[in-house]
Amino acid sequence: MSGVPELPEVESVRRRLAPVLEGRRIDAAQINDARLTRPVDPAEVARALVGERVATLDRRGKYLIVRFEDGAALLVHLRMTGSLRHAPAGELPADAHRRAVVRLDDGSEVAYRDVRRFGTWDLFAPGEVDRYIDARLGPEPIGPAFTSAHLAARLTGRRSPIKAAILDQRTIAGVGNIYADEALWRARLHPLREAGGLDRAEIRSLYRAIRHVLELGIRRQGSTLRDYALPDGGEGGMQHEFRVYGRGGEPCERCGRPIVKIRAAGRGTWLCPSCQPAGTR
DNA sequence: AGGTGGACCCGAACGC
DNA sequence: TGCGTTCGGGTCCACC
Repeated sequence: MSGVPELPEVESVRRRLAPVLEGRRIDAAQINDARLTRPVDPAEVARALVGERVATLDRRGKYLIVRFEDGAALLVHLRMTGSLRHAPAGELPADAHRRAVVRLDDGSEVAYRDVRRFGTWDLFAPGEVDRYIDARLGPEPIGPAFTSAHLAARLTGRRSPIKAAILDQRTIAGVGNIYADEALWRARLHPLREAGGLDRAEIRSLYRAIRHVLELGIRRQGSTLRDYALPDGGEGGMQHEFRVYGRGGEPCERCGRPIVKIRAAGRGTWLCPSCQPAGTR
């Protein structure tokens, strides 16, 4: 297991970073990894960032959106092992996996670290970033606009396993492998149940469970298993709240039977076979 | 057309 | 001990 940034982790980073970024101008930028910006030349992105003033730091799904005052935007995705640090100039510890550094007009620095180099920094001209995001992401699962009926509408008729359906970012934005397993355990649903075969009560239960685990994850400031860290280097606490993820062989908190690991949607998947029966209930 | 599986990456864990 | 192999997970893309 590695501890990958999903919605709660990205939101926790956003909340910490927004106050230090908003209103600041970028005075210098250095990008050391061509993978980060490809196919665009990283030097070109770095040049374009200099002089931009940050209006807001937003989040959609697992994306961070740095919106600039002129309407341009930098879309950051941490993927597997990306993380951001913020500190006064010169105070960031040396890091062999640092891929980019940005200096702000108050002298502080934001550094991007990424061991596996899956992360991306994409620069968008004014008006372009939202179209890009909306083509890839379904609705935000937290907040008042998303209801159980919305989830039901997105699951009806789908033949894929329910786990694959909620990992699909076009179904709902921001759920990854960890929170998917936790939500399915809470909702007492087997990950391989057919998405379109859930009844109204089961969908409502899943809806509540997804919101619960994501909101708890935000309150705990994400889960640190290995790579995820807050911008000050601190760790999240959500890993202590896991009921099934990574707990193969341990007793289920609800029924005492051992948690098992299977493969679903191509991912390691943990569940309680007693609480989450494979058939319809 | 919607669903599935491989590719991309690299450190850790595993196996002999 | 040491070295080679496997694993994992978000997203894109080729394939069915």
